[in-house]
Amino acid sequence: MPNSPEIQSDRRQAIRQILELGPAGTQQSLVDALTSQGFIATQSSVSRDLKELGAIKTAKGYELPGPGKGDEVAEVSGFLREIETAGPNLLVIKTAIGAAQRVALALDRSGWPEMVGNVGGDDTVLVATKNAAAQRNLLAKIDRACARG
Amino acid sequence: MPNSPEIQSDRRQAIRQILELGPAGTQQSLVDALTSQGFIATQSSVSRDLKELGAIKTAKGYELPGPGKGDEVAEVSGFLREIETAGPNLLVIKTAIGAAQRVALALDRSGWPEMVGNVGGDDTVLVATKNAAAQRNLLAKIDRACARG
DNA sequence: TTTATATGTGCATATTTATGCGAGTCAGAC
DNA sequence: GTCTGACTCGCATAAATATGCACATATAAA
Repeated sequence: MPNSPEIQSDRRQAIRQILELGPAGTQQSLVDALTSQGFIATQSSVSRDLKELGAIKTAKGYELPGPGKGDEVAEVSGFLREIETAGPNLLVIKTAIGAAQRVALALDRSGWPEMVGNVGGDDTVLVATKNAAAQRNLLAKIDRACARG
Repeated sequence: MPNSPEIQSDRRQAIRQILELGPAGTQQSLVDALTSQGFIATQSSVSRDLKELGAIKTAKGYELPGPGKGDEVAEVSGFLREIETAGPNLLVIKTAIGAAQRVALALDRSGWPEMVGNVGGDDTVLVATKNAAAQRNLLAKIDRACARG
């Protein structure tokens, strides 16, 4: 019963847009909003999507961490050179010479949960990820951060 | 069965300290942490305390909005002169001459939920609050912001 | 193609969180 | 003293959220 991966990505994008308009009080309200846009999803999926998107729950409801979270990474995006995977648990990030430490620190501060930990050398950062899915997501988040930086 | 108001305030301070060490996964874990410090409280109270403190729930658990939230207010704290209540729904803030607009804007951006809205004049800001409780809390938050600023 | 592996989903439910209500405490008015 | 009103709290439970599981589909390998 799974949708194509594309649908999932579109749905998450839609959630992002909805949350940009204002906080969502409950997950059910998001389900309704999605439905009215033609996306079929249950509360279960929304719960998973929100975790994936890194949404936070405030007194007003669910919000995306406004510019601020993940921006640490955006700030160092200029130092990034190349990113490769090495198995499902390792991401290898090549950076400008001498910038690896700084990039590693920024990643630490980002608070991204799919990252178990990382080590920065001189021009290389090794990032440990929980599994392949986490690895993909982390890669996507770094990409988005670069788009902002 | 109510504790002295002082206990409540101490307990919330304790929660703040606990959260500074790291996120709390669930409210129950906070209850346990409090208990080990000598504070007796139930999940109900913790739920209320967290709302009061403006805590947010991230993928990692409950956290206090790190410096960033409320800092807009801290930045303008130097312009504040005097704060008075006027009934349960109105807070009157006297500011330096000409600074009221800026203070009003900072309050808007703070995102504090107990504030319904506000209007800035020249040296006075009127802040509408939901009720007396919200009014008190808002006053306390402004005080804390000033302590930081 | 067939087979094996991985992934996304909903359902049902476990877990977690929020809240209506009544009881207990305090402060001030009388 | 009693009364009143404002407040906090715990209990019980409602409401909301997270997740184990089974299955359907996609993807990769043979």
